[in-house]
Amino acid sequence: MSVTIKDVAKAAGVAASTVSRVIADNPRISQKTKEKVLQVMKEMDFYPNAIARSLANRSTKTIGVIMPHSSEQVFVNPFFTEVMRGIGMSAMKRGYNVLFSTGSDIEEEYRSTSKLVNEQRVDGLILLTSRIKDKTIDELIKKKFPFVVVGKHPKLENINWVDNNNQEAGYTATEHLIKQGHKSIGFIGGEFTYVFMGERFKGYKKALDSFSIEFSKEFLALEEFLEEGGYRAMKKLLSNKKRPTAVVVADDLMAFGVMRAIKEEGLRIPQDISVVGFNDTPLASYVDPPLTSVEIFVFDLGYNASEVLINQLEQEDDQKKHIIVPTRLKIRKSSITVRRQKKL
Amino acid sequence: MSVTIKDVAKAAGVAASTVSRVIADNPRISQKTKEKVLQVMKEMDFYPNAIARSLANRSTKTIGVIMPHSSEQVFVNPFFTEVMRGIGMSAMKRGYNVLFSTGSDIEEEYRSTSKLVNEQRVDGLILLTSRIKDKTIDELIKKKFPFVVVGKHPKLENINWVDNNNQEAGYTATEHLIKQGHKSIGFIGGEFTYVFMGERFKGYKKALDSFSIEFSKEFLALEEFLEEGGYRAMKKLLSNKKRPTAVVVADDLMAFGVMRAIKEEGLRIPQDISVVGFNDTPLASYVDPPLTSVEIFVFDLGYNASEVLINQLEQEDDQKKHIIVPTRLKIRKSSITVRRQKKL
DNA sequence: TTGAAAGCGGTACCAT
DNA sequence: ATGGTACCGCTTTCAA
Repeated sequence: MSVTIKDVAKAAGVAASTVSRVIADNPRISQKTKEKVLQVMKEMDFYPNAIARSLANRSTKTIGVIMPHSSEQVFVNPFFTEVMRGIGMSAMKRGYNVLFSTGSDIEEEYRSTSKLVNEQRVDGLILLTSRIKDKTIDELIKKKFPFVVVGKHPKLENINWVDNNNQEAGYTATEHLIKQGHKSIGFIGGEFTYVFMGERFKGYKKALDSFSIEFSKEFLALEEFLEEGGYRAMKKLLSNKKRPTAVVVADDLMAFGVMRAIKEEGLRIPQDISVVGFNDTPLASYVDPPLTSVEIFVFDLGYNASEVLINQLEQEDDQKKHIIVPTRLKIRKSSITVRRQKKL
Repeated sequence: MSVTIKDVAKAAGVAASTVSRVIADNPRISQKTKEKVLQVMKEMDFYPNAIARSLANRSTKTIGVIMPHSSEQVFVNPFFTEVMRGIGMSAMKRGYNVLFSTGSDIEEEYRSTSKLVNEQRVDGLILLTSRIKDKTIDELIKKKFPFVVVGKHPKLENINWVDNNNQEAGYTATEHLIKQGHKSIGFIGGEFTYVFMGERFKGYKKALDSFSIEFSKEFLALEEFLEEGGYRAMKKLLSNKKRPTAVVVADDLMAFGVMRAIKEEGLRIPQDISVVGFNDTPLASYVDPPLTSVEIFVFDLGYNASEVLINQLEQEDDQKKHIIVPTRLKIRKSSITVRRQKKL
């Protein structure tokens, strides 16, 4: 069908291997032949067939991204979009392609991942989940297949991962509220099967500890990972005899629900109840009042994951890398009760 | 490295071609040999190498998705996530892989697309943009490379596309406001280089026409495709001597900005100014008041795009397909000024 | 520096 | 029904 290396060879009056050397920019070739071959390639509109190269090189120059099934948190926020942008940028820069794969449930997810690996369609994998999915990960470890997880994982030492320091982030968010004078601080989040969830909670508790504030179970509410869940969780906290004066909400979307519940109760934010969210969703700065949130730099998570993986693929460096992407608390009106309000 | 077809052939005491037939589930083979070979395959943990198959078959079983560079609208909403889910589901069902590719600007986008095509890494392409990017599309047409566009395109008849009927959607949204008694209806949107933008506007005008309402340029404001743009656009409309009593906003994110501007002016939604948005972003139902919006079923756009493309790849049916995914107006408080308010 | 030839891991046609 | 073999398009070793 299309022009092959042989066609070019014939037209240029050289052997196929010579053309191949030109493609690979092999130094053991005369400048003259090189130019002639390049010339012919241009004329004939030749491009090397990626599949054939992959077969000969035993390398696909492709990394796979496993996107969790839709019930996962990843789908709600712009997380997926951003992480893909990050992965895409790194991969493109390094000359890699990105193959993406899903499954409608955890079993299908496992099967499609195995397929990519077994059929050798990709050189390495990025797993977009901090959820405990032992089956897939165990299998990859067993097969010594290169991969990196976005999010931390219990087996952390033996695998590559890229993550925020969620515990620190939880600490910072809580500390901020404490410094605003709060002593009754609630925590609202989703299930702890998400590793980052538990981490954020740990940071919250640690901050309370540091300032000698006692943690009360009444101030904890875990619900579904959506606006609605945040709404329900806050309703629950508001029904307590003792209400918190501030809440740390482990996700912006939930925080929006939290704010709705607070307003519905006729309370003001931040005067009656202050709110801090996580992830710094684009909308966080536009809700009323603008929501203080921990920015997690999702693009960087993706970018770094891809870099770690590709480095691993290209060097025979077998050491597992762990990268922590720093977070930043973006302070907005929803949590400011002391001075300096004018500045915002 | 890993087990090949020859290893299996040897172990099973048959020829490689026989093993190949078993893989392809070729009928011209005895049940007995088939079973034995399958048995050996299991034992040896054999999986056919996808790259080798691709080379021999001249088919990658992979479709490429070209994601526009980040400045595009697609990145803002959960659009990208949803469309990828749709594409992924269809592709998986049909046994195809999805390769995704970007570029940080239009030129890089063009180059990376050409690369996928020229190096024959994919069998077909899905373009996620209704923007007028003639260079890429012209090239694909010239090369007769199979592709489908999500979103409509000026050259509509000669290419495959999947889209909503944005004109109809614009009509419906506007008609709804007219039926609520409005006569002064504004239109807020982004640049008309987005085809869907112009279409929504056309629908808006058509609805005004149908009800003999004159269109006034004063009621039109085009701004950047973000919350901030919506805010600015609404501020502009509010500064008119004659203010609209309702606005059609061509995107939810912009609509959020519009709502902010209205509230800031001390006006009420929907009593003073009603608002209708587009895309039905997850957050639309949670803002205050809940935003009426046109649901566009992004998952279906992606799913159908993939189906159209794969159908085209598998049959030699060269006829161009155009699929219209229906929209639905989700009426919420932001636009209801007559009766039945209690129901919401 | 260049060419010939043997792979890479399958597929498919031609025999038998 | 099965085996032998010539590709698919490129890479790489070995010789010259």
